[in-house]
Amino acid sequence: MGADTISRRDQILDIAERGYRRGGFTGLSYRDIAAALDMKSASVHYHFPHKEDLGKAVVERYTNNLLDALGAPDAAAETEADRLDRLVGAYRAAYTEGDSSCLCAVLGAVSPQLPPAVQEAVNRFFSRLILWTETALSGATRATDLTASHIISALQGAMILSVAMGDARYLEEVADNLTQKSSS
Amino acid sequence: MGADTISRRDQILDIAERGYRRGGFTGLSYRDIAAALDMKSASVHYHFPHKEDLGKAVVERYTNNLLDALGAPDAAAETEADRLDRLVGAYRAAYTEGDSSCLCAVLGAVSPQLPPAVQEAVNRFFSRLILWTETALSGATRATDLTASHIISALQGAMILSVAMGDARYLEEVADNLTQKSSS
DNA sequence: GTTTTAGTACCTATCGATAGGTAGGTATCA
DNA sequence: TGATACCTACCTATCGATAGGTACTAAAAC
Repeated sequence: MGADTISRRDQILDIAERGYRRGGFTGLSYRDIAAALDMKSASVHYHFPHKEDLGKAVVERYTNNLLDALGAPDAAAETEADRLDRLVGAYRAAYTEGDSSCLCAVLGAVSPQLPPAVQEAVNRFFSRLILWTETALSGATRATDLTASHIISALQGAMILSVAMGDARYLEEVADNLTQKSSS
Repeated sequence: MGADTISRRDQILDIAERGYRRGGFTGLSYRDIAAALDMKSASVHYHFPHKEDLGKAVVERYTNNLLDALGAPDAAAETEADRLDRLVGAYRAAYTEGDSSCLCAVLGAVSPQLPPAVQEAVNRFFSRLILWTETALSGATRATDLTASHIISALQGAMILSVAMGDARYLEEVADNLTQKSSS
C-alpha cells in the first residue's frame, strides 16, 4: 500500500476511536465499524480477532499520538508555560476534532468493566500523560502551582462538561484559566 | 409499604445507579437489574416502561440527592470555604461509596448518544451543580479564585482518574488541592 | 354481605434486533 | 504455494420491548 493511502487497519482504528469516544466501548460494534467502511464484520475480525485487541490497539495508538503531539517535556529551548500551552492546546484540538470526550476519560470512567488489556492500556495512557505533565512542569520557572493530577483532571473533566452541555465554552474557560495561571 | 422498607421502584433505581456508574448506560440491561432483584425484566418494565424513563429517573434522583446533601449555597452562618469543603466531601463520599465515577460524568461523556430525556437530565445536573457552586462561592470572602466550572471539572476529572487508575489518591490529591487553596 | 371493578405488581412467552465470534470459502499477488 | 484480505453463512447469546396472563387488595356497586 502506498505511503499516501491509509491502511485498512488504520481506517478501522480511526472509526473505532471516534466511535468509542462518542459512545463508549460497548457503544460501538464490529458491525458498526464494518458498515462505516463498506465491508463485513468478519473482515474487522481479520484485522483484530477480538474486541479486546481492537480496544487495546485504539488506546495505544491514541496514547502515542497524543504524546507525539506533546513532544519532549524537557526541551531546553522552551518554558514550562510553553509546555502547558501545548498540553491545553492538545485538549482543545481533540475536542474541536469531533465535539467528543477524550477517549481515555470515556473508557477510564468505566475501567473495571473493560477487558483487561484495554484497562491496562488506559492505565498506561494516564500514567504516561501524568508523567509527561510532571516532567514538563518540574523546571525552575514554576509556571503553575497546580499539580499534574490537578491539571489533567481539570482538562478531562472540562472536556466532559463541554460534551455533556453541548458547549465548548466550559473547556475554553478551564483552558484559559490554566494557561492564565501560568502567566501570573 | 412501611416507611422503613425500600420500595421496589427505589430498589430498581439503586441498582441502576450503581450499574450505570460502573458500566455506563449501555453497560446495564433490564435483565441485569431484574437478576439483581430476583425478578423478571418485564417487571422492571412495569415500573419503568422504557430504558429512557429509567435513565431519566436515575439521573434526576441522583441530582436531587446530591443537591440535598450540599444544602443551601448561601446560608448566612457559614463561609465559602465551608461550602467548598462540603462539595469536595460529597465527591469523596461518592467515590468511597463504590469506587466508581460520578453518574453524570459517565453519562455526560457520551451525552449525544443518550436518549434525549436522559441527556437533558444530565444537562440539568451540571447546570444545577454549577449554579450551586457559583452561588456558594459568590460571597465576599473569596475562598478560591478558581471558577465553578474549573472546580467541577477538576473534581469530575479526578474521580475518573482515580477509577481509571484504581487508586483513590488522585481524587484525594485534587480534593486537598482545592480545599487548601481555599485556606490560602 | 357478596360481587364486581380497578389498580398494583408481578409472571411467561415471545418478537425482532443486535453483538462477538467462528468455519469455510474466494481472489489476488509475489 | 503461502500470505493477505476480504466474503458468506452461521452460531450462541443478549437486549429492549410487548402481549397476555395471574394473584392480590381495596373500594365501589349491588
